[in-house]
Amino acid sequence: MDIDTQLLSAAERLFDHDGFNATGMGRVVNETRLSSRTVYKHVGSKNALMARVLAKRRKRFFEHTDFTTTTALFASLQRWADAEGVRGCLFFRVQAETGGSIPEIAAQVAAYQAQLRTRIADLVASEAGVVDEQLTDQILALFEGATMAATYRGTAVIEAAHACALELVRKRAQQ
Amino acid sequence: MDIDTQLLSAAERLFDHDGFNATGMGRVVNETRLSSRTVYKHVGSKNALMARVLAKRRKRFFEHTDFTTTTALFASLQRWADAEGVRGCLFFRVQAETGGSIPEIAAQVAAYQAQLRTRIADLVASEAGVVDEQLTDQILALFEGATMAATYRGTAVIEAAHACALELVRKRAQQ
DNA sequence: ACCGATGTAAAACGATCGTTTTACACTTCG
DNA sequence: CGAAGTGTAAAACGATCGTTTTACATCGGT
Repeated sequence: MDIDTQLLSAAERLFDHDGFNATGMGRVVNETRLSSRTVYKHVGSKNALMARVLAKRRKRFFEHTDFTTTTALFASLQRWADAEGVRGCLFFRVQAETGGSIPEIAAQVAAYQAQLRTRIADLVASEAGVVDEQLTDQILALFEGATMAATYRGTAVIEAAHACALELVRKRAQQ
Repeated sequence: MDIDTQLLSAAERLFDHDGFNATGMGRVVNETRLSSRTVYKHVGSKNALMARVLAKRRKRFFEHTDFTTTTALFASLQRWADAEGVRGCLFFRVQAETGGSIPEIAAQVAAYQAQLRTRIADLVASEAGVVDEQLTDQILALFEGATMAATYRGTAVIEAAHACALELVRKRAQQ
């Protein structure tokens, strides 16, 4: 496997499971069986590594998630939760850990959030047939809330949020 | 002002605004104009200080928040957001920063989450007239999601979530 | 008047961490 | 062949941080 992708996947796993601050670069070095010199040649710094991890995860998330219908959206979230576990939104967690003070990281977080909002707005437009800011915010809140609450209430919250979102969109569609 | 409350309020402000890891104990020492010796005599350790901050905030949050009706609940959230700003749930943020590895802190987070769920279940029981786990999870998701999404979409999300929750509860009540 | 509790000021300790450096081995290609 | 590129192994640097320690001041109560 390519060194860059090896580094990125190891870093994503470690940062995601144990946290950004709690995971030292020594950990990344050990798990990849590379030398610290090689690691730094490839990624430059820990912050840059985290930014690249977030960029890669953003890509993967939006490739994985199906925004065509409300049901597809929450089914995607459920699949993600089943496959990767529920530890809350990585983007928000990293922002909490860094306090938004690292531009390269904050930019990735903002990009994710904007992209998520846009995709849900498109979903609303196509499924309910209207551009509705409030309905979009409602689906967004349900999606974020399900991601969040699932960390301590389990994935049942995702199905509950799904049912709620579905009803909202259907009611708006037949208006 | 009492030294303990002085310490707790300064620490809450700093940890909340700048993050737990980003705020060194030196910062707490400087802002309170106490000596580090006195600070450690009173709070024991940074972890214990954070645990006490969370305990105090939990008390304040549940005293501030009105769980009698859905409208009152989201009005409380709106008031909190207006008064304190929107930086996401402190309990979740701290858990993300500590990775759940500090028992005294993890206990406070779990206590907050359980208490929030219970209070919303009570709200559902009294306003919809039934014990409904799914409806409770839906309101919980809307509450958490509004708190979360408001950090990058503004407080309009809170009103959107409110409207959604109100409709859910009313529909369930007239079933 | 004095003693113990409680406070300050400031240096020091010990650990961790991100990052760099030194010294060396192996491969590749003109 | 030999030089450039890329890798390893491991020590070292410099900064930060949580915490403790040393030395000294203040003050209320028997």
